[in-house]
Amino acid sequence: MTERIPDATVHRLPLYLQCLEGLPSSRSRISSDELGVRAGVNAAVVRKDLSRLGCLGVRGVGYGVADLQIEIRRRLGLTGELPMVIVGIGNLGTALASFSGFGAQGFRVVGLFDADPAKVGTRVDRHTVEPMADLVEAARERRAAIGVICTPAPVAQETADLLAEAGVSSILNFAPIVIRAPDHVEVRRVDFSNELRVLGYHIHRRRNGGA
Amino acid sequence: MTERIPDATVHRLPLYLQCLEGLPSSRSRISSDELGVRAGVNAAVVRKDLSRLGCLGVRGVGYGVADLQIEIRRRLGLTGELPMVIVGIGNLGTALASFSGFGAQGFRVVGLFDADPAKVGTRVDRHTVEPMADLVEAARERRAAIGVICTPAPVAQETADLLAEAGVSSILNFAPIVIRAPDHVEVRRVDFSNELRVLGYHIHRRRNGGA
DNA sequence: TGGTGTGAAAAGTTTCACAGCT
DNA sequence: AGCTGTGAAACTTTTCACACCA
Repeated sequence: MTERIPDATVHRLPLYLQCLEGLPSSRSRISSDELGVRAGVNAAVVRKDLSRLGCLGVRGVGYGVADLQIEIRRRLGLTGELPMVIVGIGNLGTALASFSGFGAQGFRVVGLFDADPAKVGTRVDRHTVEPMADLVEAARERRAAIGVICTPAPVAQETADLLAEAGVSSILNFAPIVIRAPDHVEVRRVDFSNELRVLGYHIHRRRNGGA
Repeated sequence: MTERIPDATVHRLPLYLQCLEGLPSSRSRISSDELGVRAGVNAAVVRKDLSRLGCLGVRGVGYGVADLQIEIRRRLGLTGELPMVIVGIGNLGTALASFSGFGAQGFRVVGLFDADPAKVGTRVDRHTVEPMADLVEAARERRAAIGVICTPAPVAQETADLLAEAGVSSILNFAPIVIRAPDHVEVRRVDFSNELRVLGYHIHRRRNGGA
């Protein structure tokens, strides 16, 4: 039923959605030009991307802000609330667990887990930290679709294995290591060290080589 | 002097470096095949990428682990320590500030800043939080090359303006908003909400459409 | 034999330009 | 007049295949 959307487009849709959500509620229409400026993307790209969602624009007028949001959310599967568990409740895990915006974004935290007995039982933003031993059973029971790994690198792979065993469809990995998972589990990495290092390259180039 | 390296390659170099750093110190050589598996990348890509750094491999043998690390670091400009400031010391800012690995990675935290008077003066991992009013002068004085934005979205743009004024070359933005900066300032975003939403798309597709 | 370096083909992505609708 | 939707061209990135060397 739904046609395939190119990867590059899939990665920009959340960005458009974010821009649309940031618009004052009085705005009911927006042009590809303006959305492009706000998202930092060429207007032609915006039009090509949005045309993949079906013909939502009106020539000479623009796109309906509300319609666009609904359609993007639908395509991203964010119409309900995807249950998610967070593993590793250090500073980063706490930051994520405390992020109250998830509800509005289509996600719901259904469990926090940590290996440190001192952390188990403590409360973080309406949740109680549970022991790792309970991860698989609890995540499966609560139908967790997403597992977020905020553990130290050395235990990230075994955490991923547990999450896969618990039946999650996707893993978001913040540990600075590449983890492997079965084919039916999608893995995405977020690694600031790497991002910083990419910045390093650009600083270096600007100082030395030209460009 | 240094030739241009394709963007896609620049983004993979930190990944290779990370894999190399994770190798036991007894390993002195590695093949493109093994590095590819560890980095989750096709071996031919690895070879093309590494050949951009000059001919470091030995046919029939592989690459020298130490040489490779040195050359990648050199190309990423990570030979010294890039000074960096962190703005917004909430859970995320604290997580970053406490990350002790920066030194080994080529970065050094030279300042933490927050707008909240209650936070100013508190200590986080060997640093004292300073007020926003001091940001521009302090960052300039300490030659900060990188500014990390961990503030809430509504103040992210003005924070970016201050960082640009302070003369940073690059900004790493964790706030869920697209910020604008002068052309000579490189901006990179890290946004977990967006990453989660991309995962949403894949979950959705697996359940409904095929693929 | 094992594994790099690289040309050429294939796939994916961006940009341009403009027809066509309101 | 204004702005979308889209074909065709340009560019980037990936993949394949294999010559070549230790």
